[in-house]
Amino acid sequence: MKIPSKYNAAEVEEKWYKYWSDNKYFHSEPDRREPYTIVIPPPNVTGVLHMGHMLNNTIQDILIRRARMTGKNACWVPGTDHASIATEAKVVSKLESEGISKQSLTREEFLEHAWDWTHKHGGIILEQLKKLGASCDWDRTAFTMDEIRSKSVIKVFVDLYNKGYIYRGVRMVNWDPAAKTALSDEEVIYKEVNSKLYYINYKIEGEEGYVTIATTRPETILGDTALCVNPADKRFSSLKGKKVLVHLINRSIPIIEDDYVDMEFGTGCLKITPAHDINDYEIGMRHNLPVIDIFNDNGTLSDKAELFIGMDRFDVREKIVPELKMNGNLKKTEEYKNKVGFSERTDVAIEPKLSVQWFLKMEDLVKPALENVLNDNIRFYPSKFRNIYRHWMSNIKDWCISRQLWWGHQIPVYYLDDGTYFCAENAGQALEAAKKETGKDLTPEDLKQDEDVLDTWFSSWLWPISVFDGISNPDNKDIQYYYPTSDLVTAPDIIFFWVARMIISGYEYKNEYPFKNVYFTGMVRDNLRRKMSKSLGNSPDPLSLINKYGADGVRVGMLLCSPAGGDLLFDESLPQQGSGFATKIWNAFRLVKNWEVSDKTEQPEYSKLAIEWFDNKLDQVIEILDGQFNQFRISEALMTIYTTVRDEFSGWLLEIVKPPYKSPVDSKTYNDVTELFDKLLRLIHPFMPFITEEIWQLLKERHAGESIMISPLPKAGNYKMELLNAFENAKETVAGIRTVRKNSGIPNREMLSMKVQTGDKGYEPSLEAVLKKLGNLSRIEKTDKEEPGATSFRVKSTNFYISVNSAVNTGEEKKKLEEELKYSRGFLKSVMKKLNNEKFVANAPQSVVDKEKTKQADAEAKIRILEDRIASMK
RNA sequence: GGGAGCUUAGCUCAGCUGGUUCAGAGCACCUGCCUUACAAGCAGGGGGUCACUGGUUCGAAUCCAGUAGUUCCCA
Repeated sequence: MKIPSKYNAAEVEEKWYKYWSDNKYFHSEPDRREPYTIVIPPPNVTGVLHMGHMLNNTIQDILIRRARMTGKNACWVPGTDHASIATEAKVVSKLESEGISKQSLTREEFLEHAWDWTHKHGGIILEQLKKLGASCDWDRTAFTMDEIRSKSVIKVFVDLYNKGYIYRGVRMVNWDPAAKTALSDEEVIYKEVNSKLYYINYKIEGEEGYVTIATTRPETILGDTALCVNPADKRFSSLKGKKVLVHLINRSIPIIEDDYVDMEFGTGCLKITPAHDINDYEIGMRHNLPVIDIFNDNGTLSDKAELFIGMDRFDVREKIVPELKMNGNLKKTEEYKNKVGFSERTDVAIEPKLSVQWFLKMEDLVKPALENVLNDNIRFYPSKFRNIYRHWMSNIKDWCISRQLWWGHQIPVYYLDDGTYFCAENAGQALEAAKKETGKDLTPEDLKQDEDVLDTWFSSWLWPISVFDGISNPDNKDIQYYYPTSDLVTAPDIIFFWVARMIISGYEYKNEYPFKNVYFTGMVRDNLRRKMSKSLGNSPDPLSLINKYGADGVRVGMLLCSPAGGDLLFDESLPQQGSGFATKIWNAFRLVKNWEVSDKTEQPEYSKLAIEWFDNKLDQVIEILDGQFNQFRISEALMTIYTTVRDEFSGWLLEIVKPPYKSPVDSKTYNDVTELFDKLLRLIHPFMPFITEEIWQLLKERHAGESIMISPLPKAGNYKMELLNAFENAKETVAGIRTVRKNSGIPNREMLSMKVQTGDKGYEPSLEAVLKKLGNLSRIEKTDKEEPGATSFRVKSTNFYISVNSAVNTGEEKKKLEEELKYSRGFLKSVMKKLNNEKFVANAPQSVVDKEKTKQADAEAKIRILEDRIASMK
């Protein structure tokens, strides 16, 4: 068999992904095994794969592949969400580019366009995930607006309505004038902006004189219905009961008093615009002020404003300020920094607006969701997110779930002309209810369904249940088997949008948590710590990264520097390192596979020793990996794999068993090494699925339908710690020999002889064969005296001497020895300080005291040999 | 304004129940080496007052308090 010298990632990846799919290895059906379930955080149909998805899905794939190999029935459910606002915005702008306005279409026509768009673009991101190697059960792909999911959403709405959790109310909401819809609090992003504080005089009615107020929003003046001062503010006590005139329109409004006003801020006098500020609204309610809504839905002024009708709110600000100035009513302006809310989706300034919306009452629903996170029934990794979660859940507000859009689940509420309404799963049921209630013989035409749709999160919060059809068919075998799911992997920025709400719905509809563990990934940023964004152009294209470095390389790269919850500073050197690692594994494989194997050769002692050692080492590594996975320390686990392959396997095992030049390897060694390689590949597989499959298939004869991805993950066995420690001493000895060679300019191929002056630790006679092989030593001799003419190094308390042909530089040697001695004496001193401290001996646990005593003995032994050595050199 | 977190090597971060001279890893850097799997490699090396101040303790990077800086969340 010819092994290509270069690993061809693209070819290999395509081949094996197809093989896995064709063999249905990703597919899961309920059976007797323990289930292991992950539901994907559904990416949005408008999206294409970005770096965050790559990280997130790499981690999910690692978890699911590992679970599958440990014998669990692993099921990873993929899917997408319909992203109401984002998709509608995309479709609207696409139509606009074709000269079609949304207003010119009926709802049905518009939805047809939206579905076309979804069918065309919706699957792209899932196809991209395949390139990454994602082992999702594609047969279970779900979409938040497909039939099952839609039915679930509507059913849940009706259920919650009937339970009294859903209500309709006039509230001040976050209005997005670009998307012309209300947003939930979570969809508003507050940014600090440089604005101005305008000091404006209001004329007091019926007398000379002015009151000065400060505002950042002069354009709302036309909606003012009062001025307000703090009742404790003596500066304004004379104004009590008086009225002032609103500029330009001369409407008379009262001066009222309320504790809310901060006497320190501005002038201590506040203008009140109840329709356009949440605090003003509340003050208005307290004082029975009229509410004048001066804005249209798109952010222009309405006829209620009386002036500037139809002009945009920001243009009005530009316009009204000079007018005030002209009238002498603008006292001054100040630069001012304040926080303004912006729409997450359209990035326009949010307008607080009073409107009729649907709300979900949260107070009772959150109780089990909060409790079960605080008591660790659901665990967050890293755990700091528990605090954030608790804080949010304890201060939760009702959830505004209606959106003034067409793309989404239309609210299942049906109105009669007189405004009475009926909530039902469909028009037919609503009609029945209406007939019964009114006693009239109504027809379908008498009922009109609510125009609005539901918040997208109102469908994704059911995801872990609805992907298994657990809302409409709560007894089906899938939901019974797969729910609750095992782990959720997601970004921390949607902890409230999504994670918290899934937990809420989980307890409401399954009376059980939706997932046991939540792993929060870091945020992918560039190496300057900036968020990856389209506008900055600092986000690499994931697919071209995969083309360049291979999916395995990119997966490793994503993980290399991504601690849970910490930011990942992405740089192309990371996937590059990943692909370098793949090359390393490939070369190790080439080395082994290209050996000529002989049945006639005996297994050398060094090979036997090295194989036994690595076998033990691997058991230790497996134990470490298990611990790291249990704590979701996935990038640490990768690092464990990385160093095991590079240092232990390639650097030590293969270097030891490598047969001499032009000689064959004995078959025993070959078979053992192949077995160990096989084991190692299976440990690597979850991280690097493609290259491990390729090598695994080539390593030995495999049967059709076999695959590393369904082979068992090696389990940790007992390992001999003494052997591992002895081997570490041997490694140190080899390093010592290499250093001597380097310092004396002796090439590796030149054989040396070494003498050992055995101390009580540091020399491993049983591993002599290994020392000889790696040190290229002709012989190892024991001695019990100093070797003044030789250069030396020490491992623990053993002196090793190597005779170098050239004269030993005694000065150098002595200097080195004295440094070692100084260090050892310092060490001993610190140990003795503890041991001489009566309180330490009395208070510290016996094991700690014993350890210190061992350290003392070791240090004393080492000091002794160093002193002897130095003395011998005089 | 309220809350949470963070501060350890040039960079990114580990360091778990206080206990090895504990000060670590990866990357970066420096010095050798094209050693017949791998120069995308190998063999070595340098580098930190664990933010600061105080406290608890036989013992503190680790626990406590305060200070400074910083990030995130919420309003």
